[in-house]
Amino acid sequence: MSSDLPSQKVDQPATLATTIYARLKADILTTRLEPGRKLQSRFLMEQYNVGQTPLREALNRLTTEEFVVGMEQRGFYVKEVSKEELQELTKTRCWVEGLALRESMQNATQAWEEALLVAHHRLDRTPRSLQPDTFEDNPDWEKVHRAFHATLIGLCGSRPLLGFCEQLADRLYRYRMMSIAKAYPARKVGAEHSDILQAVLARDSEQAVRLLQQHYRRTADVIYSDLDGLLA
Amino acid sequence: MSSDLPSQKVDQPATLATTIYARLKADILTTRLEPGRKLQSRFLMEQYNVGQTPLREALNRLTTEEFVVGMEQRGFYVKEVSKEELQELTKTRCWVEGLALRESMQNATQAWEEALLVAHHRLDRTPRSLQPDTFEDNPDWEKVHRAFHATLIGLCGSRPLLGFCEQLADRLYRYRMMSIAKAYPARKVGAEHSDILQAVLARDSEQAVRLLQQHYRRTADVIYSDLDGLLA
DNA sequence: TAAAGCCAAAATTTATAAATAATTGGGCCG
DNA sequence: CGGCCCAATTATTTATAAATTTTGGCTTTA
Repeated sequence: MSSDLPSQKVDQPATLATTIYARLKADILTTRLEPGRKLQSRFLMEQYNVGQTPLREALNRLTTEEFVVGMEQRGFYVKEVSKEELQELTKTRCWVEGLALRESMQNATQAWEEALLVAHHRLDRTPRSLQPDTFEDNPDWEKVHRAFHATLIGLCGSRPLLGFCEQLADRLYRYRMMSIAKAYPARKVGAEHSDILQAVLARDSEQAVRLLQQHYRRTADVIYSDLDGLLA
Repeated sequence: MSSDLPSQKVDQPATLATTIYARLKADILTTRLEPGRKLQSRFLMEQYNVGQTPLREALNRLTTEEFVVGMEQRGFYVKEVSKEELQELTKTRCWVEGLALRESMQNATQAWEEALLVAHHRLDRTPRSLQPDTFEDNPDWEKVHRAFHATLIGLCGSRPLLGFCEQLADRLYRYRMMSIAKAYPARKVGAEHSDILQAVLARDSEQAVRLLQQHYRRTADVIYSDLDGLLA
């Protein structure tokens, strides 16, 4: 199974620092804490009900992951977004996941193909929005979406590379969240996932990689044009 | 110039947490703090003369970079080494830097070629060991060595990718430090760097990438065989 | 009058220290 | 062998102190 891929620490009791780290990260990625916002310790301490020690530990962890920028002696800020970064992240993801998918397919096993099929089926079944007309984020969708993409590259044979891909996915997730409400009606993302699955099952690496990269590029293009309005 | 590539924060005053972070990282990478060692707070506080706040902040940063492993409720340990990780890191570095070098060469400029030439010249001039017969680490060598490799991929156009490469270099550096004294007389690493430079200047991407990957693979092979004795 | 420079007060971040809580691991005893 | 208690360590809170940045007003100068 691949259900234990994303988080290594399964049954660890979790310290407060780890808990607050996860909450902060989630709030940043969903832009509940908007890009560029100052993260004042007093505000966060009462907002999340923690002491300064676990709070600062969480902020320091987020700093090395670049979700938070720490200005020495001047406190912490939520990392800014920019069109340039969106492009760089997307380009990098296309390169690296292209590579990882190729390797993954080279190591393909029957169990992996079956897991991928299941992951895709779950994705296909989960509605993107909780309401058909207006967009209301369905938190389950992101989970199964991530699982599908993680399974794709999961057999590449490099944990460091998988970790890097996960980080790229996180950083790009925030950009997606910024424009999703607007882009929701336009995009037909389900077909793209199906096409990728078909290519993988047909063992056509070149095609699979091309489709995966196209998928990421299209997503970025939609966000890119939206970003004009959002950054104004 | 490319002299400001590695560290973004040039003139920041640096907090204690940042200072202790850098010292700990250096001590772990050079194996002055050996793999697997328990990092007790009391010991570190007196060893480095800092309070627990900046210390824990530093440890938390190192945790997200995987130089330190944090067992929840059970303190921190220096990340272990293993032959498997050495192989994974090397494989990943070959993939990713191969990709980055190809991109870099596609974006090649005259200034870049000249910077590379200079970087190689400096590397060529700097002795590996302070003494000709026995090995005594020359700290300058690692600096110029890193600069040469960083310049090679510096034009790839992706800061996230460069950051990832830097992290891989850090993590592999520790393995090199473990076996360098033994491997010193055997290896003729100077020629390999020259060959890479030649291929780049000849604009032969395929050859340059192949030589770079061979360079990393050979290094790993030497360490790999040494590691039997070192892990026993 | 406006702009620039300067100084002191206020706010904030950073660091220390000490006390408390929580958890682990080992040893003892039944 | 299992359960319980104790010692050691880690995690967290709280309070406080030190250092630094920010703010706002004041003066000086163009």
